[in-house]
Amino acid sequence: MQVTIYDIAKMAGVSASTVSRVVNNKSTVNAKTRARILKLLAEHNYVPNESARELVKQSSRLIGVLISDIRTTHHTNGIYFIEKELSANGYTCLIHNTGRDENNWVAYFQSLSQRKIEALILVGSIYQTDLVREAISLYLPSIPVVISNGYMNGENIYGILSDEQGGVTECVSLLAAKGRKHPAFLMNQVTPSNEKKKLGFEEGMARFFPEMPVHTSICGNEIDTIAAETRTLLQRHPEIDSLIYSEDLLAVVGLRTLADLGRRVPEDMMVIGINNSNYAKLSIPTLTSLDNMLYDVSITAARNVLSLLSGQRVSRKMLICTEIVERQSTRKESE
Amino acid sequence: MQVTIYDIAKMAGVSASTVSRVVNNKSTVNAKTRARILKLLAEHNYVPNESARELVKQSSRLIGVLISDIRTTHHTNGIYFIEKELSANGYTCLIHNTGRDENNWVAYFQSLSQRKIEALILVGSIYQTDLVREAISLYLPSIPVVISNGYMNGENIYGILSDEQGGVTECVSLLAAKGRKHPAFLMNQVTPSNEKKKLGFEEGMARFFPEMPVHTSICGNEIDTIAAETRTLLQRHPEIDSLIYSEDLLAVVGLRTLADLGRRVPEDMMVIGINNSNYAKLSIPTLTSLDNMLYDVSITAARNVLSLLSGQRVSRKMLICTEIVERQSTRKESE
DNA sequence: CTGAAAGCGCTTACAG
DNA sequence: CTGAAAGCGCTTACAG
Repeated sequence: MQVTIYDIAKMAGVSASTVSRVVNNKSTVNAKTRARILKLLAEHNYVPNESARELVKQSSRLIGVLISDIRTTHHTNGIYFIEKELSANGYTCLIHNTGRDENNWVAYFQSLSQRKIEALILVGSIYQTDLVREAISLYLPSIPVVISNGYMNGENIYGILSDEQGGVTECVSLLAAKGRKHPAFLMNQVTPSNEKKKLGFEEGMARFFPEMPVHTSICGNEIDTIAAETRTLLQRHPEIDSLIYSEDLLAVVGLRTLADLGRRVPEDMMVIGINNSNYAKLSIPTLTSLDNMLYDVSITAARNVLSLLSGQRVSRKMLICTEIVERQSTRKESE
Repeated sequence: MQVTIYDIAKMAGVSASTVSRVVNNKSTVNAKTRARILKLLAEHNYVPNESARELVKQSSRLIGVLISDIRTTHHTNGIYFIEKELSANGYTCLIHNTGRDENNWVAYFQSLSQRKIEALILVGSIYQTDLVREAISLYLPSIPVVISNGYMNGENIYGILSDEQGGVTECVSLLAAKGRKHPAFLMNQVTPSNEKKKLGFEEGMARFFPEMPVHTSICGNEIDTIAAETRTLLQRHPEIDSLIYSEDLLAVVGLRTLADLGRRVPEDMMVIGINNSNYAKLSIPTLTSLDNMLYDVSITAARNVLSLLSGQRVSRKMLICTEIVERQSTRKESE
C-alpha cells in the first residue's frame, strides 16, 4: 500500500494539513517541524497521489497530443520538440495514435475529456475536419486547442501553418530557372496540407509554364504503389522532365524507380522532395527538398499552448515561411 | 463546469448510486429508470471524472512507456504496435521521451509513480542500468515492468530480447560464404544491445576468420561523425572488404560515403545493416539487413504486460530469433 | 504556526 | 431494485 499524508502526519505527531503544507512548500510551517516532516517524507519515499490532487484542485497538468500515425518520422520529430517544451513546464503529454480513419477519433476526444486535459495539440493537417470541430465543441469546448500545420474556425481553436503552398510555387520557379519544361507533382494522399501543396504547384505552373498541361497524381503510402504510380506517370507522359513529391520519402522511392529505369538524375530528370528530412540528406543522389520548418511549427504550437494556459493572447492563425534546400537532384553539371 | 453524477441524479429524481450503476452498466437497475437516465446522460454529454474514479478504485488504467528518443524510427515503430495493443484493451499509454542521459530519468519514475501507472514498458536496452533498477525498486516496486529488447534481474522485471548477437554472427558467416576476407563492425554508441551485436561479431570472427584481426569502431549518431569514422577506418585498414553497421541508418550513411570515395558496392565492399527498415529497402544499392523482428518484440512486450496485469504467469526472459534479409549490397554479380 | 472540517466526484458494500 | 453513508487522498479557507 502507498504511504499517505495521514501516515506521515501520525508519525510526525502533526495534522495532515501540516504535512500537506510541507509537501507543497507552503510558507507557514515551523522550521523544526518542517525538517522533521521532510525527513519522514524522504525516508518513506512519499509520492503524492495525483488523482486526489487533481480531484480537489480541478487541474490535471495533462496535455493531449493527437497524431494519426506515430510511425511518421516527420510527425514524431515534431512531437519530440513539443513534449520537451511542455514537460519542461511541468505538463505531462498524453500522446495518442489515432489512426487515419476519422470515424475512430471520437473515442479519443472522450477519453481526453475524461482525463481532464488542460489543452490539446493536433499534429497534422489531417485533423482539419468538421467531425473534429464537432468533437471539440462537444467534449473539449473550453480548453485551448492548437493545430500544428493546420487551422479551423472555432472559439478555442488556434493554428500554426507552414507556407507549403508558397514553397511549392517556389520549387516550380526553381525548375523553370533550371530550364525544365514539364514538371509534375505527386502526393501520397489527400490531406489539407497536400491540397495546399498541390495548389502551390498549380499556381507555379500557371505562372512559369502557362502553356503547359498540369500533371498531378496520387501515389499512396506504400513503396510499391509509389513506384508504380511514378512509372505509370512517366509512361503516359514521356515529356515529363522533373518531379515534385509531397514528401521526401516518396521522392526517395522515386529516385530508386528512376535508377531502375536507367534515367539519370538530375540530367534526365530533376527531383524535389518536401520535409528536408534525413532521407533527403542520405539518398544517392542527395535530394533537393522544401524545408517546411517543422521545428518552428512544432515549438510554436507548444509555446502557444503554454501562453494560452497562462492567459495570454495568441494569434489565431500563424504562417511560417518555408525554404528550399538545394542538393544534387536539381543541380546542373555546371554548378 | 462539468456535469456530475449528482446533477444527473437530481434531474432524474434518483440517487447518485443509481446513476453510477447505469454509467457503469451494472445489472440491477429498473429498465425504465435506466432508459431515462441514459437519455439524460447523453443529452448533457456526461463524461465521468477519471480522477475521482481512480481515487476510489485505486486503479488508473494507465501504462507508462519510456523511450530515450522518440525520433528514433525503430523505436516509434515499436511503440506504434504497443500503443495499439494496449489501447485496444482499455489502457492509456503515458509515453515519455526521457533523453539518453540516465541522470535525468529519476523524475520520470517519480512522475509515473505519482500518476499511479499499473505497468511500465521500457523501450530499448539503454534502460538496462543499475540506476533504473534502483528507481524501480524505490518508486514502482510492485507493478510489472517489461523491457523491450533488454533484461534485468528484479522481482517485477521481465525482458524480451531479440537475438541480435546470434544474428550478427550469422552476418559474419554470410560474408565468409561470399568469400570476403576482412569484415569490420561499426556501432553508433555503447548500449547493451550494441554490446551484444559486437559480441556476435567477435564470435563470428573467431569462428570464420580465426586468423584475422577484429576491427570494431564507434561512430556516433550524426551523419558527419558516421561518415568520418567510416573514412578513418578504411584509411587505417585498407584491407577491409565488408562492413557491418549496428543500424541501417548508419549503413546508409556508409553507402553514401563509399559512393563519395568511388568504392563500388558490393564489388569492392559489402555492406550490412541492422533493423530491416525502410532505409534498407530504399537505398541505392538496396541494403542487406538483419531483421531483429521489432514487431514481434514490441507486440510481445505489450501482450506480456496484459498477461501480467490479468495475473497470468509470463516467462522472465524471452529470446526472439532474427533473420537476414539479403539485398544488393551483398549480392555477387553471379547471383 | 497549526488543526478540524468540508469537499473534489466517484464507487460500493450494506440495509431495506 | 434503490438510497444513505463511508471513504479514496488530497487541499484549503477558517478559526484559533
